[in-house]
Amino acid sequence: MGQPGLRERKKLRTRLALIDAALDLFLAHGYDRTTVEQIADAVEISPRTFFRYFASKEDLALDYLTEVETYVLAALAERPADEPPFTALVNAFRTATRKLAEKAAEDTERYLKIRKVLESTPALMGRAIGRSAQTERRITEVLARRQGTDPEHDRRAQLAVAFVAAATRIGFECHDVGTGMGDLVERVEETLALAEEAIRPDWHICPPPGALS
Amino acid sequence: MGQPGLRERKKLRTRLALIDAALDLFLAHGYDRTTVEQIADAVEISPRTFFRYFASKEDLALDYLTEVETYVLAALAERPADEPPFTALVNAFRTATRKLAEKAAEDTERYLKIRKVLESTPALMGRAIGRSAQTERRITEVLARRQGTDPEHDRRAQLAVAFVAAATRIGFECHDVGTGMGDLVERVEETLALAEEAIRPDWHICPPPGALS
DNA sequence: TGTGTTTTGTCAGTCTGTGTCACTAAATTA
DNA sequence: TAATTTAGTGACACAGACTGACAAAACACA
Repeated sequence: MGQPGLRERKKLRTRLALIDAALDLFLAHGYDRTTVEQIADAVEISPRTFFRYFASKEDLALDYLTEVETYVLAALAERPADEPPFTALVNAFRTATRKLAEKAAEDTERYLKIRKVLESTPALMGRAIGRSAQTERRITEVLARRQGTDPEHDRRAQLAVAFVAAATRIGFECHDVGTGMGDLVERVEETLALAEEAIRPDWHICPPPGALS
Repeated sequence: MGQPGLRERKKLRTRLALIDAALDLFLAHGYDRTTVEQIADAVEISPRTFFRYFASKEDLALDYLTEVETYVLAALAERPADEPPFTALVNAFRTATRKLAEKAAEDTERYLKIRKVLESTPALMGRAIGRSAQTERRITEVLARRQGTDPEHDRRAQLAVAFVAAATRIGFECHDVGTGMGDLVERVEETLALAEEAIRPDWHICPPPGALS
C-alpha cells in the first residue's frame, strides 16, 4: 500500500485535465460561452462524468480558490498562542499568501488563469467572494477557539477576521495578474500594513470594561 | 403627466405580486424546490413573462437587497464635506440602516422574508454577499471622489469602505430576524461602535509622510 | 373607432444538472 | 488463478432555468 492505487491516480489525472482544459477554453472563448459538453469532449469523457468530478461548472472554476483559502486556517493554527488576535490573523494571511506564491510553477499558472477568468467574468467574481465569506466563518471559529470565546457571538473576532480578509482581498485585487506571481506578495504585504496602520495597536487584546460583548 | 400612467402602475403591481408570491413559496417549500413556473402560476402570468420582470430567479430574491444598499450611496452624498472619511462612512451606513427600519410595514415585512429565505439557503446568501461587493465598489467611487483620489488606487478608501461594510454586515447577521425590525438598528449601531473603537481616531485623515499610496 | 405601441403568450430550443441502469475494469477474496 | 465485490463510466431520459422569434392581445391616443 505504498501507492495511492491505480484508480485514485487516474482520477486525479482526469480531474486536473478537466481543470486545465476548462481554463484554456474559458480564456479562449469566455466562461459563459464554454459548455460543459465542450470541456468533457476536450478530455474525452462523457458530460455525465464531468458532473461526477465537479458538482457544477462553477465548482470547477472556484474549487481551487477555496483550497488556497484553507492555507490561512493552517497558518493560523501555527501562530503562537500568546500573539494578539489581530496580529496573528495578519501573520496567518501573510504566510498563506507567501505559500501560494511559492507553489510549483504549474500550480501558480493554474491560479493565474483562474484569476484571469475571474476578471473577465464579474458574475463569477461575485460567486468567489460569496464563497470566501464561508471560509471567513471557519477562520472565525478557529480564532474564537483560540480566545476561548463563542464564534457566533464574539463580534470582535468576527470583525477582526472580516477586516484582515478584506485587506487581503484588496491586496490581491490590486495585483496585476499580467506580471505573474512576482508582485503578489508585496501588494498583499503593503495592504496588510495599511490595515495594521489603521487599527489601534491595543485593540482586541483586552476589551474595555463594560464594553458590548 | 401627474400619474405614472396606467401601464406603469400595472407593471409595478405585477412586479410586487411576483415578489410576494415568490417569497411565500420560498418560505413554504424552500428556494430550490420552488420553480419559476409555480411562481408564474401563482400570479397568473406565463413563465416567459416572469423573465421579462426579473432576469433570473435569483434576481427576484436579491434585487430588493441591492436597492437597500443604494441607500448608503444616498446617505453618503448627504454627509458634510469636512467630515473625515471613516466617520462619514459610518454615519452613512447608520443612516441607511435606520431608513430601512423605518420603512412602511409592508416593505419591512418583505425584507424580513428575504432574510429568512437567505438564512435557509446558504448558496443564496453567498450570492447576496457577492453582490454587495459590487455595491462596495460604487461606494468607494463616491468616497474617492469626495477625497479627490482615484478609486482604483486609493487603497485607504477601499479599506475604509470594506471595513465599514463588513461591520454593518456583521451587525445585520447578529440581528435575530424573528424579533422583527425592532433590534436591527441597535445591533448595527453596536457593531459600528465596535468598529470605530478598533480604528485609530486619526486614521485616513492625513496619510503619514512617505506612506504607501 | 381606428391606429400604432407595449406587453404578453406560445413555441421551440439550449444548457446545466440529476436519476437510473447496464457495462467494464480494478480491487478483493477464495 | 478464478470468483466475487466494488467503483467508475457511458448512454439515455428528464427536470428546470433561461432565450429568441413571432403572433396575439391590451392599451394609449388621436
